[in-house]
Amino acid sequence: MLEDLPEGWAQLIRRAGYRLTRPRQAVLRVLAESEVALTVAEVHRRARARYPRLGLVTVYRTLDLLLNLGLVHRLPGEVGGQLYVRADLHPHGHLLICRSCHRAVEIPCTGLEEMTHEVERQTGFAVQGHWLELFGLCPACQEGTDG
Amino acid sequence: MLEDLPEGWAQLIRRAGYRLTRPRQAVLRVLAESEVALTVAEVHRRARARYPRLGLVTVYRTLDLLLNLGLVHRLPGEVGGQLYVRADLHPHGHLLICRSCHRAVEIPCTGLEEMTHEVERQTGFAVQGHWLELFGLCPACQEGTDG
DNA sequence: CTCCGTATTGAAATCCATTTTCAATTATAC
DNA sequence: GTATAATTGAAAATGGATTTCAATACGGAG
Ligand SMILES: [Mn+2]
Ligand SMILES: [Mn+2]
Ligand SMILES: [Zn+2]
Ligand SMILES: [Zn+2]
Repeated sequence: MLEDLPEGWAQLIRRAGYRLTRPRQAVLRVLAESEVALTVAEVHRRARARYPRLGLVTVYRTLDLLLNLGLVHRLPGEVGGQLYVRADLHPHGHLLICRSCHRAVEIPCTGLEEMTHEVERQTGFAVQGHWLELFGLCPACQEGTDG
Repeated sequence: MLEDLPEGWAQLIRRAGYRLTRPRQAVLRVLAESEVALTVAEVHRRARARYPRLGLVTVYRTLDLLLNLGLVHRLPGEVGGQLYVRADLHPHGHLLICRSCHRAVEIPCTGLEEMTHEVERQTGFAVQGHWLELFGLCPACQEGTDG
């Protein structure tokens, strides 16, 4: 039952004084099994496959619990809902946005690890995630000659 | 009346085919005069001092217009509302934000140049700027988190 | 294993940011 | 001025997140 959770999750949660209930286990497994960031609604949908009575409220509460324990990251999303991912995977929210046509492209993340560690050393913060946007003009909009 | 707007805002908006109405001017000036990012509600509150009949809906619509024209940035915020700032104040912003107490610290920018050039080569975009936020827990808030 | 105290749960109500709708208003071209 | 289409604000609708509270289930004590 608990063996397919990531290393130490169960112990961490118990040691923090929380009970490992069935609803929580359902949410935990969904997060544990996903390599990509999920919306709360999607977590709910998937976790219901394991525990159909699961309420959306419990999903919120469990995600909050995991967030406080540092086991997941919450990515600040655009309007319409935050995203959650396992903290041991790298959280990504990187967009390249055209200022003219507003088209957005996802870009890979490189070279932020160093900056993160440097910042942690200098400030004492425990960095949990990041958000990066690049702005510019897409190829199509570069051809237009407007100001 | 229009002279205290940032360089070119009025022309840009007119050239894009939008009318420069009194409600819009009220919102524009509020954004123009603020050096810090504002919530929509705060923009509404301030703009009402100039144009009391102003509706919240128009604030949303005008901010969206400014966003599409690239005159303001929208900061993907935590739960509770997005923030808007003049784009020309922070061609790139760098903030480290505590998720618990919401304290924000400015951080230096290092190592994004390479990523920018790489992205330009791969996508054909002309990158003009960026916005980077790191999220985590400040030293003070880390202490109250274990038990 | 059973009993019990308490943490946890889910439905419903509530809150709050954002969007949609639509009739009335207003900016701008002519 | 007049015409015309963009713009406006009130109100309703939407949708994510939080609060409330009685019912439930976990996990330690016996
Ligand atoms: Mn990244
Ligand atoms: Mn920078
Ligand atoms: Zn474009
Ligand atoms: Zn803090």
